[in-house]
Amino acid sequence: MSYTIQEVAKKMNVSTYSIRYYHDHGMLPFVQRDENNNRIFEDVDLEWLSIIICLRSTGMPVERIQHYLDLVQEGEQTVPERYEMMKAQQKRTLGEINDLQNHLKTINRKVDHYADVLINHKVDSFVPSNMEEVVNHEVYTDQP
Amino acid sequence: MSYTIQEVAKKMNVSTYSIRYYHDHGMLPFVQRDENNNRIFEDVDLEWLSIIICLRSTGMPVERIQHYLDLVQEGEQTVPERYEMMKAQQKRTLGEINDLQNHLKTINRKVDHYADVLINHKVDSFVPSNMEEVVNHEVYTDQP
DNA sequence: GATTGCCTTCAAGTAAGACGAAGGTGCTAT
DNA sequence: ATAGCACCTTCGTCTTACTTGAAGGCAATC
Repeated sequence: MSYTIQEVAKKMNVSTYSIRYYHDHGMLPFVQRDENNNRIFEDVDLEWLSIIICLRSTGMPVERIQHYLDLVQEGEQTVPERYEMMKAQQKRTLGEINDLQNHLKTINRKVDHYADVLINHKVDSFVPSNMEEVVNHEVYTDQP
Repeated sequence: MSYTIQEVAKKMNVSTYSIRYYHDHGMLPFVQRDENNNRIFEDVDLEWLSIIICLRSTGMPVERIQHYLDLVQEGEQTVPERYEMMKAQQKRTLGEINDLQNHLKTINRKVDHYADVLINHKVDSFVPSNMEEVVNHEVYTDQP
């Protein structure tokens, strides 16, 4: 089964720009061209791309991904380094999920607060337990 | 209590460059200067900064954050728009956490696979259930 | 009084794309 | 058959959110 760049972009949910960028930077080493110089993608390329997307989405810089993919191609003696890379990435990602969950709590509180303001139509009445806005050079107490 | 830019950077775990960037772009409207033109930060500025960090970390573009902070300063009649912004951000963040958790599963599998290879010292023996590497133009079956 | 260390501004550099222009190919529709 | 359309290509510029470097001011300290 082979795909055009557009089909791959849709299937993998990335832009054609990104795919060309990865290819141009040597991260899709098996992509072929047809007689009109168009890129043609096979399933193996989709697998490589999905690894790239996974690592990029979890914050690995392109340069590191290139290095990782080089290691994969060098064979089994590079497994120790690959193992360390993936452990580091695992740690990074756990940390980022944790950070995001904390930030989400802050956002949830904002949403709840605004919903409260909207429901109670508190246009001029200040209720201490919900005052958390920083408005016009005045700071009100932040909710816990 | 007042702080130098360096102290704020350490306390909030961002670079001084970022803080100056946010200040220069109008996102820290209450920051004062001392007699030598150095920025001095009060607790209110730390609160603004923490909101900025929260929104940036969850993927809101600087331009949107500026708009949000403008709304905050415009007062209570902007609460409906702020509510919508925070709900959108909430949704975005939930989606990103979900994506990251999926990517994490892929990474976990890699880690487990490499650990397995290292423990079993499988230098030349291929075990079908664990073949997932793309090496030297050959594709082995991906693990589920 | 020179060094160290913090701060400043302003300009330029970076990463990872996003995008526009100019042009080639192939399909279809008149 | 030729015009339009929908793809694809390369190349080059633009964007975002910083990051870094250069050049220099003020304060303490050796």
